[in-house]
Amino acid sequence: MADRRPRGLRDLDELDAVFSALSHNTRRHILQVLHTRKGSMTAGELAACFSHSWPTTTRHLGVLVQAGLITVRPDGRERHYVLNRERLTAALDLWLPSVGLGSYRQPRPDPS
Amino acid sequence: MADRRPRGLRDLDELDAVFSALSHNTRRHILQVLHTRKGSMTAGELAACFSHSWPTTTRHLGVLVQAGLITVRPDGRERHYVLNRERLTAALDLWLPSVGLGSYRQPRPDPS
DNA sequence: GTATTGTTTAGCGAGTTCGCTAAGTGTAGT
DNA sequence: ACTACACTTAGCGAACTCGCTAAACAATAC
Repeated sequence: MADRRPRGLRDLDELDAVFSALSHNTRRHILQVLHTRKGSMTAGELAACFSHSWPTTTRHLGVLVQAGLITVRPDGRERHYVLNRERLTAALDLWLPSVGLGSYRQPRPDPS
Repeated sequence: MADRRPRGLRDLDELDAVFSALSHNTRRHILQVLHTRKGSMTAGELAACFSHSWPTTTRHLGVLVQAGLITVRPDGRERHYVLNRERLTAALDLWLPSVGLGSYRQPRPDPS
């Protein structure tokens, strides 16, 4: 069933999901690692990069997926997590102008 | 006494402070309101914009100040809070490149 | 089938966050 | 001095977060 909330509200929720996801250092780090590895890694490879237990990493991945910052592609018994930069730029483009900063793609120098 | 940690570590802490501060909807909203009001407002004006109790808003302001996203200028018995956009752009410039997105001021189109 | 490998789910405990109300601090006005 | 105003600090409770371990699941290998 479709989401029946008006567009604006959904945006706010999605913005909240993105910023909340980015608020934890480990999750930001996951995105970085994903980037250096060409944007796609299995859960195991990712988990091996961190000192946390594997389930802990799994949960962080879940938060990132729900925020739309990564997507998951199952392949046999592996799961490949893929970086979704567009989601990040979309969130920035949506929010930055509201604090006077121009969208990510079209920044204006702040009039200090 | 000065902070004796090496520059890189301090950056990471500051980045964490900024992203943590931005993770709460109310705090993002405070920055927006501050922007629409020319970047400077008293605590009372700010508090009046939200349905929360004044002390709750005060605490949010404290988080934003500590993250460096706003600064405070006492004036008589008022306190003027001032938007600090530079801090935000600095955080973006520091972090975005690490996930393949070009700094805020010099974005490259993501190579989708 | 059974075992093994890759990964998630369940559930717990410590710590943090975020709302509140009540009390405190400091400046200005009379 | 005393009152009023602007604002913060203290402290509480409910909810959430984040780490863990143990158990479950799902796909491949034997």
